[in-house]
Amino acid sequence: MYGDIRMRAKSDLLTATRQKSATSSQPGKVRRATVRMPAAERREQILDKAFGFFAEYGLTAQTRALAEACGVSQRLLYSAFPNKSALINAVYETEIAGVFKAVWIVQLRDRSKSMEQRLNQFYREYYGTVLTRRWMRLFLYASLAEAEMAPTYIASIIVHLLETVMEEAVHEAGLRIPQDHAQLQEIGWILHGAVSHLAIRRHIYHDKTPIDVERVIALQVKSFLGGLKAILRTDVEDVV
Amino acid sequence: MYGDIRMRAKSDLLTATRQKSATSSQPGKVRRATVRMPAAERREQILDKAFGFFAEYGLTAQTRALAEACGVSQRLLYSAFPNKSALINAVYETEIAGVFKAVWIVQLRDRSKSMEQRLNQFYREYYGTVLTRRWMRLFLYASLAEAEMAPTYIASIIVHLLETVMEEAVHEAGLRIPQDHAQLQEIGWILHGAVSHLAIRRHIYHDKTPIDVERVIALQVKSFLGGLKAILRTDVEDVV
DNA sequence: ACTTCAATTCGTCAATTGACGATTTATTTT
DNA sequence: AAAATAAATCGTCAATTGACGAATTGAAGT
Repeated sequence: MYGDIRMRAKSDLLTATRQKSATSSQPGKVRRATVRMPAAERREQILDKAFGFFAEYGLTAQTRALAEACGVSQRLLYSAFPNKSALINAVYETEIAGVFKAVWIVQLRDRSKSMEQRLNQFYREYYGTVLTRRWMRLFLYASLAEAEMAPTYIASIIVHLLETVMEEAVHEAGLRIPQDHAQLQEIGWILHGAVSHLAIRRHIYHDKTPIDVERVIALQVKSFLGGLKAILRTDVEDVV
Repeated sequence: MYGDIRMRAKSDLLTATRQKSATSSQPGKVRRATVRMPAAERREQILDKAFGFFAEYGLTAQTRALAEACGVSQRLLYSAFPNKSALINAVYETEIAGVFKAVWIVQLRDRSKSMEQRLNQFYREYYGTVLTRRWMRLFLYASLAEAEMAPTYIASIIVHLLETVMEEAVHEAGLRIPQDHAQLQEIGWILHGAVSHLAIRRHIYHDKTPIDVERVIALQVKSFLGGLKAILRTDVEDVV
């Protein structure tokens, strides 16, 4: 019913690269780019390619294929990084952990705008900057393989975000901050989860339904704010 | 900062298996279980083990490690399945595609109960039956590796679910069914995404926050139903 | 031009890994 | 209890794959 499920670490990317290399005169010998770079610059280039490469083909994809995607020899990777694991860690720290912008928190607290406006603006930007195809895929590959990865990100960044959002949203709604702090976070997760899952649907599940993402986010935000009142007014316990 | 990110296909599971095997007398030679099974039964056993195994370590995990987890020789896997790919496909069809229960749709249409009750009941069961650790992980591994996997599931099953939920929810709220069909689905995704993301958070991101899942689902349902009115009354377009 | 030094590649090794022919071992049949 | 059949293992092969020493090549300084 389905095709081959296993990871295919090369096909597309490699084919493309090979063709590009083949354009340079000699048909027999694959001529490399031979563009020399200072070590730091080459390192950057590899880092960037590796981001897209591992995001696409998974952390088990081969260093040879990555090298070919970079247009350099496989050995060169080991001049820039001590081993594959170190390379992947470098990618993760640079491209995954370091992209959340501190201003976002500040903007979320700007009470000169309505909460709906602030949430729309934030999640629109968050979706476009963080929840990209590359970011989502690498984050998931890393989370699936390594247990400690995501919790660090969540604990250090997302929790702070959720607290901020909830504080502001509850304030604007003129409601009291609920008793349970854990529950407060869970409410924040409702919106954050919905937006995140939208990214997963589109980037991981390859849902191609043609939608206007900004419109959908607006929908989610409106639903969240509307639901907030419904939640904070009644007790949840008596529902079966 | 972070440990080794790459897939670790053996460690835990294998160590455990080795220890179990070592308990049988001979210290030098690892004695196998030697429990003979009819082909069909062995196939079932392998299928079940493979589900947990590939869900845990990814589709690139080794057949040798799987065999050891099953307590059989690696060669035996190839008596039950022609190759690794076929084995993985069999797991996917059995354990992933075939677990959504048709009754759920029927129950969602049972208007003798409130929509809140119906949604609570459904998503509670869906979370416990479908959105398990094994299911989520294998589904994600497969979706990341193979583009056509998830869309099939979504198109054939989830879309139908969303339509049902929305039809019922809108009816109970005494509202009119909205114009745009695609938008209707997106609204359904708000709840479905929030619940699914809860599962991802816990099973993939390893969020260990001690929460009462049923309570959280109740929260999400209440928020959804409350938000529904807010959405369907106003136009989304004028929001910036 | 010649030297120096860093950037890059070549070639290869050892471990891993999917696959499977040949053989052994247990169970059932006669 | 011998023969027949099926279940399971052994041992191995070819391809893959991370890693790296040694050689090469290009650019910068003199």
